[in-house]
Amino acid sequence: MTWRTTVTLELLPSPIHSTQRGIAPAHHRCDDCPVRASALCGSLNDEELVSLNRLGRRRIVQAGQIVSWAGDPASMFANVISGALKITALTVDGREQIVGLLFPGDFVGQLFSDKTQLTVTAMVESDLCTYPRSAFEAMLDAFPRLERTLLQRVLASLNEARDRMLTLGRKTAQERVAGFIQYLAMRSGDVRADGTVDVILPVNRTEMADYLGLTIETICRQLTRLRTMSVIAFGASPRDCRILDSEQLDYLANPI
Amino acid sequence: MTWRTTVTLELLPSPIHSTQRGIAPAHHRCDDCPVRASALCGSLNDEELVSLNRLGRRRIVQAGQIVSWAGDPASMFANVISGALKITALTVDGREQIVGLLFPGDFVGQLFSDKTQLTVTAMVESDLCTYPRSAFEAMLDAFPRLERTLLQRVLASLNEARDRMLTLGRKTAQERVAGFIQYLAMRSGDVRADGTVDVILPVNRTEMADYLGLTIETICRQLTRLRTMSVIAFGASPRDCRILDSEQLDYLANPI
DNA sequence: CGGAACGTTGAGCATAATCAACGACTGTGG
DNA sequence: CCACAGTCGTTGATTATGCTCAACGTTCCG
Repeated sequence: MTWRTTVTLELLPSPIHSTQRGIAPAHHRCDDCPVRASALCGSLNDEELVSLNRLGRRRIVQAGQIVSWAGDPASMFANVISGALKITALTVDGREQIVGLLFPGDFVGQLFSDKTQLTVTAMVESDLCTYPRSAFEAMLDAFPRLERTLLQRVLASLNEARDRMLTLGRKTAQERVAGFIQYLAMRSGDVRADGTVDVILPVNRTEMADYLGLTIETICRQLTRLRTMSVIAFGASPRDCRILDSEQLDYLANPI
Repeated sequence: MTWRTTVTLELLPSPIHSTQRGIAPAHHRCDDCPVRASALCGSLNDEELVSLNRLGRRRIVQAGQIVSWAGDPASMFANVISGALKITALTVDGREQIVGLLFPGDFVGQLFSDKTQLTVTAMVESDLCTYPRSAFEAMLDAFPRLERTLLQRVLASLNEARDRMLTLGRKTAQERVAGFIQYLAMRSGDVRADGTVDVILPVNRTEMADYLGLTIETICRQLTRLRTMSVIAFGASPRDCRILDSEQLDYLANPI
C-alpha cells in the first residue's frame, strides 16, 4: 500500500454531495461550542456569554452557497463553527481574487459600514453562529474585552493582508505555490515520524489560483514541477499533499 | 503660458533639499493641531486630550529616513501631522512592495504585537506626533471612544488592503495605472472649471511601481500611453498630472 | 453508459520584465 | 564657469513568464 493510493480525504466534507441538511436549534449552548476558545467569544466569561447566547443563531450553509453579497447591506455578523469559506473581490468583468479564507474560529462580516464590496462564499458545508450586526455592535459597547479582542484580530488580519500584497505584487508563480503549501503546513500540517508533513489542501485548483493571483493551469504546472522535483507528493486525491523536503520547499518559497 | 510649462509643485516639499531642520518643542498644543479633526485624536474631547498631550512628542523625519524597521521591536505609535510615508514589505532577495501609503491624519505603528515585518519610510520630510506604544495602549483602555475610532480605522484599512489585493492579483498594468490616478484624484484631486482635474502624484515613478506591483519602465509606458490618448497631461514636473478625460480614465481603469 | 466537475498537459502567444541607452535636471567641486 | 556625478524619467529591443486555447484523463454519480 503506497501513499499515492491509500490515503483518503478526511478533513473536508465533499463539496458536491453533502448529506447533512436542516437548521440547528435556534438557541445552542456556548459551553460546548467547539470554537469557544479560538473565536472572539473566548474573551467573554460565562456570565457575559449568556447575553451573546440569546442573540446567536446557528446557520448551516451548503457548499457553494453565498453568505454575503458584494453591494448588499451588511446586516450580518457571524463566527465560523465549522467548514471553510472564501472572501472574494471581483473586477467588473468577472475576474476573481480571493482576499481571505475563513476557518473555524474566524469571523465573517462588515462592522460599522453599511455596504461591503466583498462576497463571502462557503467552499464546503459550513456551520455559522450568526448575530444581527447591530446587536453585535451593541455587545462591543457593553463588553470592552470583546472589542479589544476584535481589534487585535482585525490588526492581525491587516498584517496578513499586507503580507499577501507582497506575494501578489512581487512573487513568481513558483514562490506563490511553494509559499502557499508552506503556509498551510504551518497552519494545519501533520508532521510525521520521518519528518515529512501531510497537508490537506482546503481548496481546489481553481480556488488556489484565485487565491494566488494565477491561473489554474499555472497552479497545475507548478505543483507538477514540485512533484517532479520530489519536494512534494500527492496521495489518493489531488488535495492530499505530503511535503517530502521541507528545506527545499522553503528555499523555493523564499529563494536567496 | 501653457499648463506644461507654468505649473509648479506646491503640495510636496522637494525630497532632495528640504530646508527645515531640528525638533519641535516636546509639548505642543493639540488645540491648533492641523490634523486634530482627521486623526484618531478627533474622538477625544478637550479634557481627554490633555492626557494625550502629555504623552505626545513631535518628531520631524527627513525624506528617505526610516521610521520603523522590519524585524525591530514595535515600540512606537504616531500620528502623521504632515508629509507622506510608505509602508513596505520586502522579499528576502530585496524586491519591494509598498503595502500602504500614509498621509496627514493617518497613524503609524504596530499595536499589541512585539515585532513588525514592515518598514515605514518617509517619502518627503514628515512631521509625526509620537507616543510610546505602551502609553498609547493604556490610553485605549482609558478612552473607549478612542479604541472604537481606532477599530473603525483598522477595519477601513483592511477593506482597502483587500481591494488592493484584487489590483495586484488580477488587474493589467493599464488598469493599475489608470486606477491609481483615479484613486488619487478622488482622494485629493482639484476639479477645475472646465471639468479637468489636477492631481499631484505624491510618489515618484519607482514608488508608483512598487505600489502597483510593476516595474518603473511599465509605469512610464502606461503613463505615456495615457498621455498619447489625451486622457491625461503632464505639467512642469512629471508629478503634476491633469486628467483631461475622466470618463475614459474610468473606462481604462474598469473596462467593460 | 453518459454527463459534469475537476485536474493535467501541450502549443502558441501576449503582457510585462529585463537590459540598455539616453535626456533633463541639480548640486558639487575643480 | 564648466565638467562631472547622481538621480530621475523616458524610450527601444529583446526575452521570459505566465496566460490562452485546446485536448484529454479521472472520478463520481445519475
